[in-house]
Amino acid sequence: MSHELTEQEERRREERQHLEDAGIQTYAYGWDVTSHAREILESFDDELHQPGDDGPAQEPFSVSIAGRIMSKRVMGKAAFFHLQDSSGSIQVYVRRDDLPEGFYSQVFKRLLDIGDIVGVKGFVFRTRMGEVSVHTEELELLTKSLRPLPVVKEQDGQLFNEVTDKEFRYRRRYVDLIVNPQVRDVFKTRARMISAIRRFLDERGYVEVETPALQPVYGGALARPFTTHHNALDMRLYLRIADELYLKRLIVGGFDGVYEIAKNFRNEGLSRYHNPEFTMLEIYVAYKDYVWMMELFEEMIEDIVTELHGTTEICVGGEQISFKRPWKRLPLLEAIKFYTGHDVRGKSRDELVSISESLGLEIDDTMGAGKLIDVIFGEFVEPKLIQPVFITDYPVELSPLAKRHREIEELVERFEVICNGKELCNAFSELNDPHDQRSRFEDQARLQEGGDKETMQIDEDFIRSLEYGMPPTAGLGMGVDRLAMLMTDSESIRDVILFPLLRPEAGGDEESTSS
RNA sequence: GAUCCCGUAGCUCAGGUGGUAGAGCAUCUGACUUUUAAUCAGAGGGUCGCAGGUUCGAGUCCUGCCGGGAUCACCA
Repeated sequence: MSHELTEQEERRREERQHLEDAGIQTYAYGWDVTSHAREILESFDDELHQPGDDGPAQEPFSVSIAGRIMSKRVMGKAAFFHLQDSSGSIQVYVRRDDLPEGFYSQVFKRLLDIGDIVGVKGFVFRTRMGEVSVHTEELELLTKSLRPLPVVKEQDGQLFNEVTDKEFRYRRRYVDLIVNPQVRDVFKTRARMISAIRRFLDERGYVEVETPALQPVYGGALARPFTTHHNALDMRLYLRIADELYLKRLIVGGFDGVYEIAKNFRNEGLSRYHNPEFTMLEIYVAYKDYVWMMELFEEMIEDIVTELHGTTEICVGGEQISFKRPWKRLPLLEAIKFYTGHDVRGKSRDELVSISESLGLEIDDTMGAGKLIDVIFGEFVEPKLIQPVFITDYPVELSPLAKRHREIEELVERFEVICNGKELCNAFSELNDPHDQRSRFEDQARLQEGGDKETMQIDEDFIRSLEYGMPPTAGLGMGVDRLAMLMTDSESIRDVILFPLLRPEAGGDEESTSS
């Protein structure tokens, strides 16, 4: 990664040399941080802390802070800069005569730049302009920055020269995080959300487990996998597309409830809703069915929303969404009837084709009856479902791992929660009849022979585990990134993934790629 | 994979119908001991994403490629 240095980069390398020649460390070993910007601003008290005209404050407010210089305003023998730390930013006041001889004019003014990381010791005061600031008594360079940082200015909450270029922000997320501090809040919210999920499930006694990401047989979802190879065993392996079949083996093994928050990998296109690696929560609970799972899920989400936002109602994409329990439940076929006027219940494939055509859908010969229903739903119903709603009971051929509906032959006991027009989770009463499971897998194999690339492989070991006997089980999978998008009102999945996949930068190495 | 939009200085952007590039901030020099998008005076910085083509002449028009975004397809 070499590039021709710009004028400013040359300049900073020279500054670093000058600093080192003067015996000043450019990469220090630490700094004793006692305070953070936000907490200083919050706890400053004019009565107690503000120094008088001719003497110290009643109770001097001494702090030691560290962070990055984000602006610098030199006015002769005094200067101001803003220092940004993990909590926010605070103004620092520097006077020539407070610092060691020569430091101000030779080092601070000439050799310290926006982007450098410094430590400051001093006392807090309020300037004539009314801004709470730190009056420097000691200043030390902690890390020299060799590349110029984009300079974002702000007045009255209005930003100037804000870095908005998506490509720049995703490729250099570290810079994005520096110059767009609200981005850090998104990822803090995501972290708190995941903690809340764990707490909710741990409290109920479910065991967090880890299952293989490298799998000899992929399964648990309909998707194309990434393929890799293990050298020592000379063996083809797939990166997991789901952890479902392993988690159910654990239910066979006697756990009452297990869950995993795992990265899944799917070799598919990218979009604002899809990243090839993404995070999924899967939960399996023994002796329960999908009706019970609906209650668990809505309770969990209501809990999380309340914890993150202090309310069950949040604004997403300009829509007010309420996660207050209970959520509406609507069978899939009724939803289609309500939104399209067509009753597709018990219709043959030919009848469904003509309904689809009358609705203006493009269809092809490979689509079965279940697929057609799925397409109609995705096109005419899903986008209209803004408030969280359970859509229940799906065609059997779309759900090779779900148990048949106890009353309706052609359906399975499955639900999805749709929220803001997108699927949030997928759950079913798990299929635990090994014979039925084998025939569902065989149906999938036939689809594969028909050219469908997103089918399930027959997992013999999984069937074997079912033959030992899996108790009735409810299972659920949820896109963690999708929930993070809702919780942070983000319109792209790339805004809730720190390092989303992008093509390599132009001018990169010529690494060979096989496809 | 398809369609549309975008790619000009470190950053944000301007560059009617083609005449080899501009602004603000950042950077550099100087002034200024409570400023705040600090200010004032001066200076430097660009193979206009890459490669071809049309033209006397291309940032500008055409083609291809690279990268990004949005929509679609597939899915979570």
